[in-house]
Amino acid sequence: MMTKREKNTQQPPLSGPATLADIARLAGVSPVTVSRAINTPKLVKPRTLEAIERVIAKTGYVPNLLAGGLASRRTRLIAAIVPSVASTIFAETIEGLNAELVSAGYQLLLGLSGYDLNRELELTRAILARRPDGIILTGITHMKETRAMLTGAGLPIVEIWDSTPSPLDTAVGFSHYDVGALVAEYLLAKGHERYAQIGANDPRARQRRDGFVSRLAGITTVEIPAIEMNSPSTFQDGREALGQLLDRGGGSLAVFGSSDVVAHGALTEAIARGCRVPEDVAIVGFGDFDFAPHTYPPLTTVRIDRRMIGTQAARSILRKISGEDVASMVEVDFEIVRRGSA
Amino acid sequence: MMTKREKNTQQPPLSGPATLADIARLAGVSPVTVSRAINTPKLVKPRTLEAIERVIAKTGYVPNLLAGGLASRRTRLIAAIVPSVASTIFAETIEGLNAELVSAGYQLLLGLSGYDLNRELELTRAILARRPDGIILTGITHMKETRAMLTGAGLPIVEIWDSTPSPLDTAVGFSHYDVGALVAEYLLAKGHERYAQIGANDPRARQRRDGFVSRLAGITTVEIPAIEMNSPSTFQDGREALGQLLDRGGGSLAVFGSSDVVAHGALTEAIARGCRVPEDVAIVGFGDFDFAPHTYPPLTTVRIDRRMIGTQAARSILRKISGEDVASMVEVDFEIVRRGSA
DNA sequence: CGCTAAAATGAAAGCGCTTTCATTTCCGGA
DNA sequence: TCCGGAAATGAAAGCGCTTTCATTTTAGCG
Repeated sequence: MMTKREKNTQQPPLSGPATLADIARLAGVSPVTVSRAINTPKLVKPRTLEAIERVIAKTGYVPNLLAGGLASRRTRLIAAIVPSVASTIFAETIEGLNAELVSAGYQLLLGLSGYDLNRELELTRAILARRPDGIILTGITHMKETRAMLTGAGLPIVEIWDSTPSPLDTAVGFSHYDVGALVAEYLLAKGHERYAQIGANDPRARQRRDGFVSRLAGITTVEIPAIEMNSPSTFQDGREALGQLLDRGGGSLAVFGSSDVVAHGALTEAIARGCRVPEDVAIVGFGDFDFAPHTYPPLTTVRIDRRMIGTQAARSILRKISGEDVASMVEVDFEIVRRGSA
Repeated sequence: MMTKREKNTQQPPLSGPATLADIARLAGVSPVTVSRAINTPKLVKPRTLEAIERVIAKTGYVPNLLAGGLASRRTRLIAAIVPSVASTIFAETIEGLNAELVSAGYQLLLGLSGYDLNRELELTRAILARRPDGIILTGITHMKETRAMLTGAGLPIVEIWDSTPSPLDTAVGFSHYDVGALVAEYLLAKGHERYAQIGANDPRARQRRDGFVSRLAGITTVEIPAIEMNSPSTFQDGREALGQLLDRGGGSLAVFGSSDVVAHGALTEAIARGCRVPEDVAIVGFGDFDFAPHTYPPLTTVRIDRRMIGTQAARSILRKISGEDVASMVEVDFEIVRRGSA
């Protein structure tokens, strides 16, 4: 009792926000007990716990996770690097990821690489400096410095949005090559005279192109033009690319766009030129974006559960963190959604 | 020399990642000097600096920002809470924000509130625990606990996407009420027999509705129906809402949708029912999303520079951090983009 | 050359927690 | 009533940096 009173009496004016020690003093216990009350309440006697909680509520104490993380070597932070968040494609992945992380008590540190591997490297460095408990990267293409830094850091890694037999650590995604091949088959079945691919130049878009072209190469004797543009490809890109293809003349045309956005542009150009869709020009997109069912005609496209990629990535990394076994490659489904454009 | 050798000799096997002290030992200087080499290189003699940098490069040392932040009380972290990132509207703001922050050496900690103020409160607590150098919130409506926690934390705050004479600290945005009023005026000039508003129920959407309705109330004698739905409002919501309005019968209809998505739905329903747009049904959206120019007919809408809101928010908060004066309210422009739908 | 101010470096303390490990308190059974 | 083990609490050290403040070096100048 004596001790407690003394302590309360000599209590300084609390410069700055309250600390764990302040709470301990006010509650008449030691700092360790407050720490336990917060992190492992079961280890604290109910009476004590209640007293501490009262003090915390009264003071509005917010624990300092920097200090906590430094001491415990666990930050409850998960970092994710995606190319962009404005281009829709990754936004839902982020949402899924975030939802899953938050419900497990983790927080998301977001990095935007803009499809630039150098920036990815810089981001990785900056992120590792915060000692996240895990990191999520988009794609399987990274600079060797990035790979080195990452593996050297010894934390769980999840690569998303692509499929690979040899991930850095774990991966969640699908084969873009197979997507391209599937679209090729789909269009082949429709029987067109010309085939073409238009789209972005990031590694995954290229894989889709390759899959598409390879599948076709064995069948058609005609050259398969591919028009490439910077990621992310835009509506305007699509219009222009289709214009070019149409200007070359020739028979009925089947086009695989590397995203719904670029496909929508192509579709619009086709309609504007009076082509019949899908008879004269057939178009398949990628992503099944929100607007895809509402274009004219509705866009046939490849659907991926973008949110699920985030969810699965979160689960993989959380399991990794808790030391459980995790499949090194989680395959995510895709399917062609058949609508009016092809 | 003797000292240096000894130190190198007794060097332990470096359990775990290298620390500042390790670098210091290897470079034959004290930890402080390494710290300075990293943070304020000008204070270090070129020769020494070079030696330290060599060691850093060789070891792949990544500073621990938790420790740094704890000691310096600056984390170079900025947190932002937005309702969602998948609904396009805030995604570009995040991109703008992030770009500006990164180039100033800061990192973004993202929180997604899902239009839920309780979640905003929880996020705020979790975020403050990481001691960010500043925090950015969406909107000016917060729970009182959130406000208390925020002001108590004594860090720079920027509220975005709304306008207010009394921000918590600083704000960047525009008056949604004025947007509604402007749209009302725009549609009034076209002369329709009925007016209606359809849209979400978040505070900002409501303000737009209020502005729209109030502006109209003085002019038209007819009741102005408002159909409300949960945020974010969807394409389907728009179709159904317009269907309801059309079912009521009556003369030519002018509708303000609370987002381009819901407006697009309404537009689609109007066309599907064979209405002439914009003669029978006129529709104005909000946001000028990517697809707006490409709907049929193209969507007349309200354009906001969403990215700029992020950029300005970043600037405000960075200035605040460096102690400069900052306007407590930064107004962002909006304008009606006239297309085919109204 | 010697002196002084500026430049460069270092020693020590401490940021606010968590982690052992040790100690005290509690409780049921003999 | 006393004892042993479990439950509850505490003491001390330390996580990896930065911040004073003190000390040493360097350079400029009469």
